[in-house]
Amino acid sequence: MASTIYDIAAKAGVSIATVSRVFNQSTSVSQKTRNKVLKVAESVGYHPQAYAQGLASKKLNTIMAVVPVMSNYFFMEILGGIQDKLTQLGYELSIFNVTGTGDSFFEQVEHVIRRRAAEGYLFISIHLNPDQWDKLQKYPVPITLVDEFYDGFDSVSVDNVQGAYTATKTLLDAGYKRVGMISALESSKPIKDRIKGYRLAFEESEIPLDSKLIVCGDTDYRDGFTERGGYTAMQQMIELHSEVDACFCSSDIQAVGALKAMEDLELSIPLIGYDDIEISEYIGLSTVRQPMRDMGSIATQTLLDRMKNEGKAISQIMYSPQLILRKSTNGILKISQK
Amino acid sequence: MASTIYDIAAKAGVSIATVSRVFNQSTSVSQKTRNKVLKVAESVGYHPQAYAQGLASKKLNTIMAVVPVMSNYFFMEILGGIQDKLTQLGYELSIFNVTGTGDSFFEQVEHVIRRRAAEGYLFISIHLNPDQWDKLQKYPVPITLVDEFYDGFDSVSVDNVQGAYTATKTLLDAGYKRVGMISALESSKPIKDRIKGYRLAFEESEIPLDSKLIVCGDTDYRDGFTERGGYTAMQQMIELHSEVDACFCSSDIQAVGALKAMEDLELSIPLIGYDDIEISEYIGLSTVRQPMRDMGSIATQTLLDRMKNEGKAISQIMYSPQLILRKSTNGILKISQK
DNA sequence: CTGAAAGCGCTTACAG
DNA sequence: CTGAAAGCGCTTACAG
Repeated sequence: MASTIYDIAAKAGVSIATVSRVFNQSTSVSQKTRNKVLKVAESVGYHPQAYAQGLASKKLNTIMAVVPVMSNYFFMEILGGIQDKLTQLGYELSIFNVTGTGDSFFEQVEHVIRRRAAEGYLFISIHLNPDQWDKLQKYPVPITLVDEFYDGFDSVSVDNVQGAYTATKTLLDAGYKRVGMISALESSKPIKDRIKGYRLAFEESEIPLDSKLIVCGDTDYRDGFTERGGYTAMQQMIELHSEVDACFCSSDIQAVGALKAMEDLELSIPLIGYDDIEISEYIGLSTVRQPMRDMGSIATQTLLDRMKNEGKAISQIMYSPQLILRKSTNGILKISQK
Repeated sequence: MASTIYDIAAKAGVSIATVSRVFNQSTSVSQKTRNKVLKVAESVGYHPQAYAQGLASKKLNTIMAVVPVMSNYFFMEILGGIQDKLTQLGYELSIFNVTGTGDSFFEQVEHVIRRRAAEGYLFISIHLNPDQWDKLQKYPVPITLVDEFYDGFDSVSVDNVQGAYTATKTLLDAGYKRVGMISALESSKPIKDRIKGYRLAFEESEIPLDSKLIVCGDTDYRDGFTERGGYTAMQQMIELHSEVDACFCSSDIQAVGALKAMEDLELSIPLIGYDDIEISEYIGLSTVRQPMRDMGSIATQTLLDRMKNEGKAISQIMYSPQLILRKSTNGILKISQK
């Protein structure tokens, strides 16, 4: 059976308070006593239990990332950034995967907050409606938003409208008129914003927009942000609108599928993705870069700052995404210079 | 301030035991009382605190995944499989990222086990030496190993020797004699096994092996399992050994880099990767498939079974990896049929 | 169906 | 520097 602080105290001939102090780096323990305690503790493999410590001290040293889907490159990069920061600060990471849909989605989010299994929460790509955000605001719990923003919450996000605008405008400026867009689940907020940016580019260019050129794949798995989603979307776009002459794609992962579709259908048009996941550089995909790792790490820092100082001013950081041109838009520059 | 079971009990005019019962789905509470309690609880946003529940009931409903590096496609897929299974069973996932090296690596692993912040542990790609495994064995804690095995532990792994053997043998059988291997951090156990399989294929084919054809990239970041690692390895291989005529690569992610290196150096030789991550199908990469999602989900099931029944027989599952031929080895079949 | 009470394994003033 | 004791917020026999 696992031993407790009482066992250690008994075997070491001290009180439990002393054992506790040894493990809390409190200095007020004589070197001799400390060694004695450490020795017994080591002999039975003792270490204070996280939950009991949490209850008694109200310090958990844990922050929780709340994500809508696991196993997605975007989250993976963000989690990497979070983890880097956390490790260096001695915190632990819990991950809660919200699986519900509709009302139950919000219920799950609310539930996880209430359970208080962490001292702070990082909401990654959690998109709620205003009522729900307001409701969440009432809980006395530090939350910082990543890939989303709402008044009253600390947040770290990227300007999706601008990112999509820049990509589309670049294509338009290069002389392409029938620029398509591969979208994903349209109820997702980033997608809404990217569509907005796409439209805006047409408006500013005074080029008529054909809404039918916005297509999305045949799958809602992972909200459509999959290779398959991009493949079927591109397939559809080419088959239905053969006049499409360039394409903006909502994510790099979909772009991987779109590239394959073009290859299979023996067609090649300039393509710009979104995210700049690591492989993009290697497959020569032009894209709109989101600084995912940085976002994770900055958000974590923001959260910890908030935890330390409840009263501090709310910080809403919004990055401007950066367009990166590679092989998949070869020739673009040439044309745009004419 | 957050409210506790006492506040709810007081406001609802019942005892704390009753409040507790309401939240524990215990049936022995009258519908009327239950509603009353639920109403007050809802009005103040109350929900039992995870840590206090854990302490009192000794049930945490949490399992912890212990991983050496975050943000790696292999772990991501495995975590996805774990999450699927966990969600459907109502468990929560904690992730612990071991960052130490050498002795401190083991210390961290031991430490996390002792803290007992979870009821069961999933060790993903955690490779220790026999002494360390034996030491771990003494803790009365359910652990299941993924991508590793050791007597006395439940495990789910893939036969790396066989996978590498199959890939290499296929290349050799197709008539290639100077088959290179892109390796990664050589102290990693999967890499050792893959090198073993690679060598075995040469032996069986009675073709002399030139050890210099085993190269690894110039980076140890993520143990070398990166696009960059593959890129620099391939570059090196081509520059130093221009006679290389085919290549087995330790991971798909490195293969992405290797493919790029070939393109940049204007050379093309058959290439087989390892893992079969999702993009591989779309970029036409031949590979040795590891059923990552399944591994995660089966390991989780195994762990939960063990938690329910301490005495059950140890289960060591070892998958046989499957070779999948795609565009990156075009022509192989043709040759091998001659 | 409901309550009083002990206990889970710690931490932390308060004394000394 | 060290100990006795209260308390953290729950659960769970045990009674009734």
